[in-house]
Amino acid sequence: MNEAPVVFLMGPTGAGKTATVFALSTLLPIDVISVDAAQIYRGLNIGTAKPSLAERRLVPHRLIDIRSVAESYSAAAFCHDARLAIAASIRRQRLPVLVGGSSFYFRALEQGLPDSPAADPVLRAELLARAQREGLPTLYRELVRRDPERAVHIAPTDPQRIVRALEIVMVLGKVPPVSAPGTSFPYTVIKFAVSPRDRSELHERIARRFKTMLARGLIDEGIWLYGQSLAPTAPALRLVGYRQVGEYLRDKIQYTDLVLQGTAATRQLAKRQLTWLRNDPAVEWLDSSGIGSAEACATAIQESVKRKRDHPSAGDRVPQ
RNA sequence: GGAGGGGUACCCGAGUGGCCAAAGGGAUCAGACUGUAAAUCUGACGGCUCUGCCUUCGGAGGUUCGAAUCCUCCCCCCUCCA
Repeated sequence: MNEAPVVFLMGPTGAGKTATVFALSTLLPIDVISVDAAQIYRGLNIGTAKPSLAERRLVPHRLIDIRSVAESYSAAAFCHDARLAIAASIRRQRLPVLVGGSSFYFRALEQGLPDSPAADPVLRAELLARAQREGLPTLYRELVRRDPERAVHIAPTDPQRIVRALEIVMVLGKVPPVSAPGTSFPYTVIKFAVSPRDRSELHERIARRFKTMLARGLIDEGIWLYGQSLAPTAPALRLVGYRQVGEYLRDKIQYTDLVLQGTAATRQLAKRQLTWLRNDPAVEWLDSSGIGSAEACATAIQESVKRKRDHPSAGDRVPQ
């Protein structure tokens, strides 16, 4: 069984993960594996804060630009892709560093996902249409009838989860097993969360960053994106920033509101990401505020990795 | 100077005598999260020694058993007329 170390570098959006990873790349031979549900999209560069091509030549990056904006991705697809990338990286004698803010992907990778059927776009569209026609409560009642155990954990107001749960029952033709065994993750995971100590500093960075994105041409990217005549359900259309640009392009909101709402949406995303991270007792927190913090964070990571390598005692293993 | 409209909790905004600590939305905070996750959803949101009490609806007085709501004066904002 392979016990090679794998680094998870997590943190809210705008916290300074990218800077840390590039600082780390000067200390260790790393491969970056992106854990980011937005950076998978080709053509969305500015708004996703994707590392530039030059940066990616400097340090190898995986799982970036692997989908067109018309496609959707999934936690399961990510797990598959990430496992391949990790294995390849280890074969090359490099340290895989999984960097990103998609906490659900991180967890799916580490803890495994139940063996449920893949998304069925046609069925989903039908269910969504039914929700429109008959109302969400009707769908929820159906879920309660067909998979009561699952329904307990889903809010009657949560269309996305109700649809998915019904989708599973319908595709399977029966209730799925309560908890399918997730595949184990055969590596020593070393987890870090990068974030400024103060929330207000994170908020300031986010505000600055969104303005910078606009200055760099976020709206042009939006024009391109909305010119692709995508299905209205395409996940790329719902990404933070792009969604607000869409409202702006359709004259729903003015420029000042675009700035306000885009920034607010980013803050809210960061907040949700922090909720995930706080829930994980295994993460080592690194303060990314101030000048030189990226280097300091990188050094801390390097030392932590060295410690785990030298003393891979059972107590150091992440209990899962 | 004259006529009218308006000042409500962090912001927008409803409320025109009791059912009002005050609808709704936004922001914020906290949380959930089993193949859309940068998604989707939930809760809190004046204060407290919290099944009750205290302070709030521009300010000060007044009417009333009772006022964000009625009256008086004052301050500020907007529109129109001069």
